[in-house]
Amino acid sequence: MSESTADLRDALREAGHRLTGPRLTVWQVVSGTESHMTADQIADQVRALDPTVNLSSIYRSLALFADLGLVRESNLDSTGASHWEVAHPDEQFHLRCVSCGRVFHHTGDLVDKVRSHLGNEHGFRADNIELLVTGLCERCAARGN
Amino acid sequence: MSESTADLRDALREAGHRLTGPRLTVWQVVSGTESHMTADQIADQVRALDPTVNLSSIYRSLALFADLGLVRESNLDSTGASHWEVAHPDEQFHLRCVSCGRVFHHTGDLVDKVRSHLGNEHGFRADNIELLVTGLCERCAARGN
DNA sequence: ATCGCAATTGCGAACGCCTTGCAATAGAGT
DNA sequence: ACTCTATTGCAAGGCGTTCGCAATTGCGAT
Repeated sequence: MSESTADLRDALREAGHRLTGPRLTVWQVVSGTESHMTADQIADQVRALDPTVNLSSIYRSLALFADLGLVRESNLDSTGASHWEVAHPDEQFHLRCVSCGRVFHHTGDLVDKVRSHLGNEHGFRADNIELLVTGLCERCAARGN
Repeated sequence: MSESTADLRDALREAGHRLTGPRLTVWQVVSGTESHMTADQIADQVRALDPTVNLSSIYRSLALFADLGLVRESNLDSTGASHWEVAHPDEQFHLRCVSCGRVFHHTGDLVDKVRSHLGNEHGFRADNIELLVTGLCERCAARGN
């Protein structure tokens, strides 16, 4: 519930876009969960709300939302499928368990540390920072892999 | 030139695999550069050395090398194409310039800090840590984007 | 040296994810 | 309501990667 329907309308209009049925539905689905989904997980949920929405429109909506900074795309694995989540500036830290496959979010000051370090010492103006860790989560480690 | 042909042979044999022509050529190409390449950049160079090597074999070799820990796969962008590089434990830090597209390596102690932090405070046994930063490199920033 | 056999290759077809071109549809300002 | 243009649905296509299978080849055993 981070951002309401009205906020979406405003964000779109401000950039010269329309609020349409498909966009609204996609937004409801993506903003209605705090974890990430692949495009077709999103598609499943979108179709549950409105079966007439086409897959292309889902992709186009996601791309647009990403352009507007409402949503973030990340490539967490090598399946070729992107993962999507609402853009929270401080949630750029992903832990993926190789055993159960779950992906955890993690908030920390590390991201900011990295940003200033790179800017000050290496002249690299960091825009987007993604920290992806794969390994064993606590539960799977306890179960012995 | 981190690892020689003989080392490759040993690594393969130890895991019950054969040293074959295609594998050797792929290894020469991948270990012969310090930056990363997509599969078809690798394929171009492999074919320059031996035009009979098939693309499938390149993919299979890369997957095997990754299994053996000789090589690392990363998904640096959303093109769907993976990038490959020799596995150096301390080279897990990628800077990608959104303007010129170049990818820089960066070695730092941050990766180890992250690892111990996660283990001690969150029970997450980190296996592989990838830090991917997109932004503007010094040169592109100086030129004004 | 040679043999034999499983591991590996080349080839083509297929797959999964995503994008695109185009005619039909539907927002939203007037 | 009307019009104009952005957006959609649809179907086809593109790209990176994987797979099945017959032919080949490395390599340990003979």
